[in-house]
Amino acid sequence: MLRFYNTLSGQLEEFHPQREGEVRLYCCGPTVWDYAHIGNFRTLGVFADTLRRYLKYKGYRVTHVMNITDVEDRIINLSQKAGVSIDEYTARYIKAVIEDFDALGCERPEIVPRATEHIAEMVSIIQKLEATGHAYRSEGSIYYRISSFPDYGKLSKINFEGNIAGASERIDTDRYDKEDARDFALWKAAESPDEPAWDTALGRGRPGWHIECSAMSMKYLGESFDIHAGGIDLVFPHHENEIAQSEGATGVAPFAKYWLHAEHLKVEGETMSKSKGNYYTFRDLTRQGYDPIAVRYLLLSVPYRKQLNFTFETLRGAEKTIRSLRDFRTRLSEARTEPGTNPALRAAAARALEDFESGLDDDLNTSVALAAIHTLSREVNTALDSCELRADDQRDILALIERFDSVLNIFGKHEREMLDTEIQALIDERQDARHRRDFSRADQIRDQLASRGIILEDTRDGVRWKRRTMDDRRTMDDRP
RNA sequence: GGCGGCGUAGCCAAGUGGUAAGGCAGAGGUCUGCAAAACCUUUAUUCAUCGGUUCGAUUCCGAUCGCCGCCUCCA
Repeated sequence: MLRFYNTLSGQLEEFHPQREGEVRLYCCGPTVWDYAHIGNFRTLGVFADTLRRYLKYKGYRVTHVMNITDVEDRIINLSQKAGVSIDEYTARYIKAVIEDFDALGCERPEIVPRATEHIAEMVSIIQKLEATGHAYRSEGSIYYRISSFPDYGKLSKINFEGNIAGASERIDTDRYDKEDARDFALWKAAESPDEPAWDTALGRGRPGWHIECSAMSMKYLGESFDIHAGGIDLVFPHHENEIAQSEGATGVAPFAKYWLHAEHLKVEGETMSKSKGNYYTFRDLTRQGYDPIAVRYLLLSVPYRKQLNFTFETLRGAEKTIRSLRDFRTRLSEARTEPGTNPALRAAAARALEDFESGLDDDLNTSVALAAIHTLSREVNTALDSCELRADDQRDILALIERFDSVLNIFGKHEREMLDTEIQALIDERQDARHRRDFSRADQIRDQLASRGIILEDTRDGVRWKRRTMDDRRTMDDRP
């Protein structure tokens, strides 16, 4: 039974979608003002992807919407500074974030709407809010009247009395006039003719930050859908405001039934920030030669509701780990087996499946799921070593790995690359040399291939080759 | 000031009221002509500290110390 921790109730709950067999999922996506950092990729990348993949694994039909925030104050400032339109400014970051998702092995959501293409939907919601008394105008801008929505605070459990006292110096810094400091902007009137703005029934201006998610989620998923996910920092005020806007406009509750929030990433034990010099984009890592799937593995290694401490030592460890898992699958697939079944391995596979599923069923505990795979790998390796693997086990366990990987996507496609004939000829020549006990020639060829990125392994069943990874390269470079 | 999370071996960490998953590193071994490869074994009498509840706590409660986050636009 699949269970999620629901921020709305503060409890672990059994998951039951509103419509049988179908899940409607909304995840708050990136704000495209710069290249996304690895923390972004933890929440809106790997966490959201694991969620959608596991729902599909469980047999649900999933409609996953991830918005792209391509208009907000920072984007406007930066694009004006750069002297380009916001579309021109955001284009490269939108392209980059999609490429990065692909490289990280994330499936693309079914729908990836952009805020700037949904202004009309936002206007329509704001008009409904005005009509129902949830919104008011002030100096051309429109604000949400929080006092009109008694449920305000139900998601974040925020206590305004206790808050105002200590945090008062941070309130009222907004340059707009509001009835109440807590009220937030739905629509910001354009102040100058050259700033990006839309001419709408509300006047000339641009949307507030929160309204876009209400507009895009309800447009594609309906007024009440199953899961709304995002980073933990979005709980307040963003998601709280989405609820107020959406439920205020439609009168339908709940806006979303389950609210899932992913914890943040730390780097070397500290908050990631540009000033600390520990701020990394995904591209920073791949440019240094790290395997994108190692980044994925690292982000999967800790359950989403726990803070994850990113370190380079762990990233290097993740590279070794995925390489050994991939080697394991290759070895398994290439093993020569006798027909039949080994009951011990059959049991091991069944146990792995059970552990994998019960781990993920428990609020997506990816640590437990990964451990199940490592344990299976060890058991199978031992059997391979003593020639106790049988053909049925081989077939079933390879299929099981495919099944696991439909959720985790760390093994990748299983395709044996063909070597070009010249390299194959060298490998053959080296084998001949070894049989002749001409080891100096054999080692010469081995070095020659190594310099071309091909690593050889002599095993009982013959020679195996693989491509050298960046990790090997670093290790070899470190060597005196 | 209000609210929330965390502190488990060198590192990343899972987890449970009954006596500690997994990965990396380290150590030992197997295989190999050799091997940097590959694989196996092994590594916490102990879960920040101090009290309490309990037959029994790392797991529940309280206090203390430390770290992280949210409190109006940051994943």
